[in-house]
Amino acid sequence: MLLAERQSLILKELNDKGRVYAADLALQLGVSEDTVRRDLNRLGELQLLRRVHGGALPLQLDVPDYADRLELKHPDKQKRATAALSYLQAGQTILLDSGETCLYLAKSLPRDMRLTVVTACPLIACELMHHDKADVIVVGGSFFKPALRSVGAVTCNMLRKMRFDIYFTGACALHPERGFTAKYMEEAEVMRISVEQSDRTVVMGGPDRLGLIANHQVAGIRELDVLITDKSADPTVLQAMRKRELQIVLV
Amino acid sequence: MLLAERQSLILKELNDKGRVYAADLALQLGVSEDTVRRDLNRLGELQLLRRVHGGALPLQLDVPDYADRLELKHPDKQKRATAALSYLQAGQTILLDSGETCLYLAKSLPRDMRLTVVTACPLIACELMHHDKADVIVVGGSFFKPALRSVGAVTCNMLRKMRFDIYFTGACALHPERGFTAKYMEEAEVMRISVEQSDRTVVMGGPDRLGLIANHQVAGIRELDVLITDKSADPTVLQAMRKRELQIVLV
DNA sequence: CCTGTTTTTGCGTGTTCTTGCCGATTTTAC
DNA sequence: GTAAAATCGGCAAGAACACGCAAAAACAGG
Repeated sequence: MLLAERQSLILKELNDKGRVYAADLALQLGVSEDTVRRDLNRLGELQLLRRVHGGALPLQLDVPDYADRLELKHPDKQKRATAALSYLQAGQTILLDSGETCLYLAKSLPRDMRLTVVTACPLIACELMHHDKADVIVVGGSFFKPALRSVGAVTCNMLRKMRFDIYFTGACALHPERGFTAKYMEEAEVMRISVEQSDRTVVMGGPDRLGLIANHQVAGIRELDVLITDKSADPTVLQAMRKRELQIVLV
Repeated sequence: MLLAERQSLILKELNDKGRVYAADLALQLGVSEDTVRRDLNRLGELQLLRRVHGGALPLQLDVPDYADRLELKHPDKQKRATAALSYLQAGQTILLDSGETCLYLAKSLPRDMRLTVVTACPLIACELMHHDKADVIVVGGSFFKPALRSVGAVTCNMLRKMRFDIYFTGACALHPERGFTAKYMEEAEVMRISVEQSDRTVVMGGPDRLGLIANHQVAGIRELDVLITDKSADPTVLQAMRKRELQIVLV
């Protein structure tokens, strides 16, 4: 029996029966279970079937593949978001910025913690739809597509009327001397107000964002409270920031 | 029976019946209740169902995952949305309500038409992210999860400051004499203001919504302009609405 | 034909996953 | 309130798995 022939038989069997078991296939094809497992794994890599514990299932699209919901495209961002969670306390009112890291943070918010979450990012608001314990407040305004968020005068006015325990944001650019800067003017304005209206500001950003300077000033380093970044960050830059009373968390 | 296979069956059963009991599933699938519970818990963590004491329920609102998978799911809603498009003109400012039909409408907006789209539904705002020609304005406020939209005083105030050429909305309940009513008070209040601030109101609703009365008044039939529904709608009800100067479009 | 390399396969090891059971605790129903 | 049902956490047996290794087969090139 040829390898390719065997794999074809497996696919045929799967197509006929709707499921295959590794143990059965081994018996049926007269090879060891290890060989069958290797076949199944390979076929799975080729997206020809869905490998599961004990055997395999067809790639039926009608069944949502819950497996990839756990898949983390950016494990580092997830790590920073998880680290940020430790600054949360039940009952607080937090402001969640837009951006992928903040989206991860939203997804990771403890389901049993009562919170008020304010956000100008519609995507994050949607994400929190199933978070029963969270009161969500959407900040309106002009929808700025590049940043997937509201900006402009309406946004600023609405933010000025509120106060937040913590402002979580992803870093566009963070420089020891020039501070926190952003790419777009409108976005920077909103972020500046966000910092002002919050007791604490927690910035999550990859090492690549440190030392950068963007066009629009958001806040000085001293106005920020916590930076969550990776161990691989440049120690010199970190030291300069620590001197300016920014607490650094490395994940 | 494979674990993944079993979990798929549970989801299918839930989808068919609208609810599942742990004890029943155990008997039906030939495994212990503990195993079923573990499956349910896991599926609940993955947001594929809502875990409750004794079993599980479907998620309240099927979030379309920001994908366009629901194209075929409700062809009738798509038809009504498409019909609504004919009331659009380039350069207009339109108010898009929340709801599945409005989501279809948002997806169907001509990509080459310059529009200003205002919405209190974050999901619709996200959907319009890739519509280059549309200026999108997000109406903020308290996020009301059952309707997936902003409601409350902030929302109302922001809407009162604006004016719209057309207000597109899906019908909760439409009755010839009692008019347009909604299920939730907060939602009704926002919708009432939406009607007031708009030159025209276009209601899209299936035949099942006609003749219904919900608890909270939104507007009288005479305040509405166009109703888009199906050919299968009750002619008596339609006639009664026509008498009140509501234009009816059948798709 | 011979030799060195690659591929395939089975086996043994230890690890992980799944499952049922059991007792303690919580929730629900009456 | 009490009793029943459901849940939770831990535990242990067995299944499934990953990994490395070595033998056998297939292959490649001189």
